Amino acid sequence: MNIGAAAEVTGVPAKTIRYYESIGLIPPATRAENGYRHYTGIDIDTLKFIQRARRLGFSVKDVGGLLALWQDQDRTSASVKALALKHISDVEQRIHELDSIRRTLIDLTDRCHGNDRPHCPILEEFAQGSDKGPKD
Amino acid sequence: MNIGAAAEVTGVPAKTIRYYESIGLIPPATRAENGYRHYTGIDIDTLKFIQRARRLGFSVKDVGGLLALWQDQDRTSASVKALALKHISDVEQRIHELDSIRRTLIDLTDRCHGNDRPHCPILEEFAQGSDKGPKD
DNA sequence: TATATGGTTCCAGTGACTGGAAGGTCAAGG
DNA sequence: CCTTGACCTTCCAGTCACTGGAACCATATA
Repeated sequence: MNIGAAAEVTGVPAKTIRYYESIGLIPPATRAENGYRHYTGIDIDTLKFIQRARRLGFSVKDVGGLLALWQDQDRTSASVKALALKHISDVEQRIHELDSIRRTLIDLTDRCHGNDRPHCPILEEFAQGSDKGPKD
Repeated sequence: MNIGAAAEVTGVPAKTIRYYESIGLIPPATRAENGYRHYTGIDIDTLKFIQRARRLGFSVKDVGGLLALWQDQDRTSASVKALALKHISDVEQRIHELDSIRRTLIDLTDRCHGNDRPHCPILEEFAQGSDKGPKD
């Protein structure tokens, strides 16, 4: 399989596959005589693994750790779970922040008439509002 | 006020103030005779405005738009509200994505024993799981 | 005078790609 | 045989919003 076909079956763009290789997330692909990268079974599985982990928001660095664990027969499920739990906690933290922002914005827009006149509580809040962050 | 003092009262780091100037988000600061940047009332208010808008997740580009609206006496509150509503919708979209990710991860970790043995449903899912994204 | 603490500029790095230029390779059609 | 188009290659630059650091200048104090 050339890189284009690999991209198609894994959902990882060709450019991104080359990028992953360049940063060492995946080993250098074997090359055909013409210099084209060549992908087979395990390469494809690895790219799919990466794609699924990335879609769940793991950083590329964490995906590297997950890949190492995946390939390590002596791993403990506890080590994998720890990584996942840490990630869940990060995701939840981010959700809380966004929800807090959301509530503040909704409060502000509710108070803005959204008409032809210049008066706007949103701008007023930005101009004179408290220095505290969004309400938690 | 020198840049350090301005940074302290606005909460925007000195480096970031210089950066905002370099990208044109704020006009070039006036300079003292020694070349130091000098900030007064309106500059400080502007930086505080920027800081509050940024904390609510507006992009620097959007903050530029908000600043322009703020300084435009003929603005309509509708134009401000439109920007805010668009941002709320983006935030909500991101929250949904993260929540979907969160639920998938929790499902996975619940099924992982997290013990000394290698068997782990999390890795199995990444290795053989569906190519669909996190469950919505 | 030495030091500490400001300020200045400019360059480089972050994360995770993505776009684009310039060029090599290959299969099919005229 | 030549061209066209679709693929592949490398490398450089840009994205976003900063942040770190080097090298240097200015000011106040012990």
